[in-house]
Amino acid sequence: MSIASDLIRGHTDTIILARLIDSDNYGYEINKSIQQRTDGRYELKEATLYTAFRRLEQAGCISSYWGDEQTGARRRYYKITDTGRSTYSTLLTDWKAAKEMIDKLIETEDR
Amino acid sequence: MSIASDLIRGHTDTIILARLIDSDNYGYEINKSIQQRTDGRYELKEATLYTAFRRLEQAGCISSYWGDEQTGARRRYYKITDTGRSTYSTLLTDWKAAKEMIDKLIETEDR
DNA sequence: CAACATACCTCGCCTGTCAAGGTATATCTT
DNA sequence: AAGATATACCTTGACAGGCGAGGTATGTTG
Repeated sequence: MSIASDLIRGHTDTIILARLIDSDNYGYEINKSIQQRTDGRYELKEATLYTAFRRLEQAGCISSYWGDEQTGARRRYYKITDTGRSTYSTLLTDWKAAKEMIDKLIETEDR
Repeated sequence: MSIASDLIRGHTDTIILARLIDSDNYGYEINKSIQQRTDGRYELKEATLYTAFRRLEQAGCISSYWGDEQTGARRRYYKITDTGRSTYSTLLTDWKAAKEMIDKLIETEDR
């Protein structure tokens, strides 16, 4: 079991939304940027990535459109919606709260 | 969906092991101490709790024995093993790494 | 022309969570 | 005496997310 798999479970949506805040992007590139940000220590598995896109689009957090590349493989671009921005903001707040809570719960010392 | 459920998923084992580092304890009390530490904002669901005990015992991280209460409901106590302490230590390190990684991944700003 | 990189996708399994149900003992209230 | 509440344990079955393994198609590089 890799370090990250279970611990990052549940953050997939937040991670993807974060990558779309500044600009539209497509799946493959999003995953590359995730690898870069973690210096190669983490990447979303493709199945996880595309499952998350479907889920987020279903939830109205992102919309998608095909790029108009004249060459190379086709790309499906994703755009974050207002709902998505709002969701992202909530997820960020949740993460900050969860982080503190987890730290409290895995401490050994008595309070 | 509660704030914590999905985000804390994967930390259950760490949380339980942390509660057993200093002394043996039983399920009901462990869960109470979790509620206290989070000021009532979080608790493990019973099914999750007991599933985790089975999993941890199976993995050799804890052992269990029945308390000798003369009155009241019976209690099954859990004791952390050397394997458990070692696992806990690893999980703590993993958490610190994961925390940093997640922070990096859900940032909006470019680096 | 084979291998690799880019770029997308689906199916089916596995694992952890949890709602819902159960058992049993003791105390407190009416 | 009956009922509610707290303590304390447990199991079953459904559900959701992650992901291994497989697939398609295009373009580049050795």
